[in-house]
Amino acid sequence: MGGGSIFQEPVRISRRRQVRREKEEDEVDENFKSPNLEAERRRREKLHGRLMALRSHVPIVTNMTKASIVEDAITYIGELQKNVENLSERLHEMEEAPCEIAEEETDQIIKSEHETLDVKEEMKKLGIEEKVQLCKIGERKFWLKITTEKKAGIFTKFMEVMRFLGFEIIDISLTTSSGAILICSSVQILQGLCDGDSVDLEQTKEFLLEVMRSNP
Amino acid sequence: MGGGSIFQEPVRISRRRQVRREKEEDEVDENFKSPNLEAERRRREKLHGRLMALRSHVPIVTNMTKASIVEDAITYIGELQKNVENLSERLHEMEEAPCEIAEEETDQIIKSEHETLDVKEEMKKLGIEEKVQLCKIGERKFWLKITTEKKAGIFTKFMEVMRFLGFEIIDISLTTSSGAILICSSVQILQGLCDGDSVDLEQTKEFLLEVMRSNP
DNA sequence: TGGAACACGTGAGAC
DNA sequence: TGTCTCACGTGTTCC
Repeated sequence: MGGGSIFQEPVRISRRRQVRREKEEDEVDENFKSPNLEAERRRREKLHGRLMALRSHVPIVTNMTKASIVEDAITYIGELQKNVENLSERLHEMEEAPCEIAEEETDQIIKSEHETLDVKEEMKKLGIEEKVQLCKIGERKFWLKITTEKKAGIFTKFMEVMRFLGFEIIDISLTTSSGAILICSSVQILQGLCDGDSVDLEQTKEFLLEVMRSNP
Repeated sequence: MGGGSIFQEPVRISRRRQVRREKEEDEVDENFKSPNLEAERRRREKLHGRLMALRSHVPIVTNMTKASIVEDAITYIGELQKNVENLSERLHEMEEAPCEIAEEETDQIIKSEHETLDVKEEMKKLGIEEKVQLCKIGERKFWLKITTEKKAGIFTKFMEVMRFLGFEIIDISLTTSSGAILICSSVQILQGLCDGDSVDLEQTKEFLLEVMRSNP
């Protein structure tokens, strides 16, 4: 802001004040005394160096001033922390629902709507317990998650059922782990079948659950 | 680490040196002069406050000393940057190959082997161009990626082919986007079919490509 | 005791 | 002009 916006060069001109000796006894003796002069010098250099190092680690620098360096470092740390938090959260989301796929600009809406459901908590205890989750994420789009027992041909059966129900599959993800299957999918009702009030979510869920439970 | 390991309290005792006036002309006049005394005081307080704020933003603090605060901040920023980089990388990996699933301890190996391939670059320009990528990621496990044109029933056909080839599907992900389909999958050869020298990668790739190209 | 770290007041340069 | 920031040397306090 003000003047001296750059670090002054350490002038190091020994400008030791020359004041003549006096005959006082409480007077501040200034002939030449330096108990810790050089130590202090080293300390200052050290701090200066650290500050420059800090500055070099911070991408944006508003001012060369000491306080500004520290201030910028603080804001940068804040940004980094926020970044880590966001990335970490997104990573967890992806680990728990790997079928999240960018498609249109409605992506953000989809995500936030997912958040409002208690999907994440439920997902953690995905034992062998059979479960079907279905929620609307767009005009004709739905998000679907099925956990069930690992059975031969169950995926083919799932595909058949989706075709029967008139769902077009936008994206789908299947994962098997220790005898269980997890299916995540975004689906879309075929245009001809869209009759205003759309699908009965509960009914469809029950149907899917029943099909998954039935033995081949 | 030595003495004064805590910031001294600003004592503010006006210990203005009382030196009697002299009759010299170049002498440093020390009656009481303070052109910018208070401004300097404010500046120091400011820096002090910033440093304390910086300290409060850094979780681990080895020492209360000024230089240490800055030093710790630097190392912390380094950690955060590394963290962001790692998370970002992992996130991109997941976005590009969402079928990565924790199953055994071989997970790390799978990841690194994926990296050695030029999968990532190729994935970015996934036009409509048909492509099949297949690589071995374990004793009996393979990683598979197919990009092709969006055609009705192609996914069912894919499932049939995999069954025909004797591949058990561990996890699979399908994504559609503007007329194209992307399939990522980890598959495993059924135990009975594992005959030492395993599968011919090139041959299987060609076969898959041909099937994908053929019209239904 | 001596080394380390601090706050202080000051002169000087930059704008 | 004044105001800002800097480096400097010092006294002091804490281990």
